[in-house]
Amino acid sequence: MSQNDMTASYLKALGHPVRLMIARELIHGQKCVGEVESTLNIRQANASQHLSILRINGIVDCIRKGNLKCYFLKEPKKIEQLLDILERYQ
Amino acid sequence: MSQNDMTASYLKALGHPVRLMIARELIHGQKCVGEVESTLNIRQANASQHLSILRINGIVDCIRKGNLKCYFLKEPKKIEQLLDILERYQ
DNA sequence: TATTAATATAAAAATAATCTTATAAAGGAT
DNA sequence: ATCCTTTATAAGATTATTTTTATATTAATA
Repeated sequence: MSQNDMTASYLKALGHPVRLMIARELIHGQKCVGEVESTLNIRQANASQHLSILRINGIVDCIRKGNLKCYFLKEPKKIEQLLDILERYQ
Repeated sequence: MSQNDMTASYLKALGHPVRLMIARELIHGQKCVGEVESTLNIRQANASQHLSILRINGIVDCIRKGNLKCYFLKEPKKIEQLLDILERYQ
């Protein structure tokens, strides 16, 4: 996979309103699937699927905490910088 | 449309290998549709459609030059900064 | 071990994006 | 005006993504 294809895939993963919002939420700290589900008001399966896409693209990772699975941004600074350029650029 | 939705839409527009490559090409200067078509080796209609998506999302704009239509990045620095973070982040 | 809670996965249905082909529009040149 | 070149648009076919529903998995706990 070329660098162009990988970057496009990363952008596409973030380029969905629900997944972008998940990334935003995770800037503030890790969340388990159920928290993502209730914060964004989406179904459990859907939350899990979106998180999976984010994980496959290296945007988040997760750790199990007993019964729960906590997702967190792998590179929170990178996400913050991207959002900064995307939304505060003039 | 919320800021989150607009940002997601912008990311989605860039999150396609052909459109990302077009954006890359335009960093070096404007190109008409035919040049995009031959540089990326895609069909004319396809080039036009991808350019249209980039334009709708505020990534490129164009000017007519006689017979041709030249497309250029609206905010080349912004695109460069994004690519820099996406590809040179450590 | 049976039960419960949390998450993941599978499969189908619904929706959206992409590509192709054909045609239209717009402008220059003859 | 007619023709040629370039670009845009429309419509259909194809493919991909998203959502839903149902079920499986995993781990804790009674």
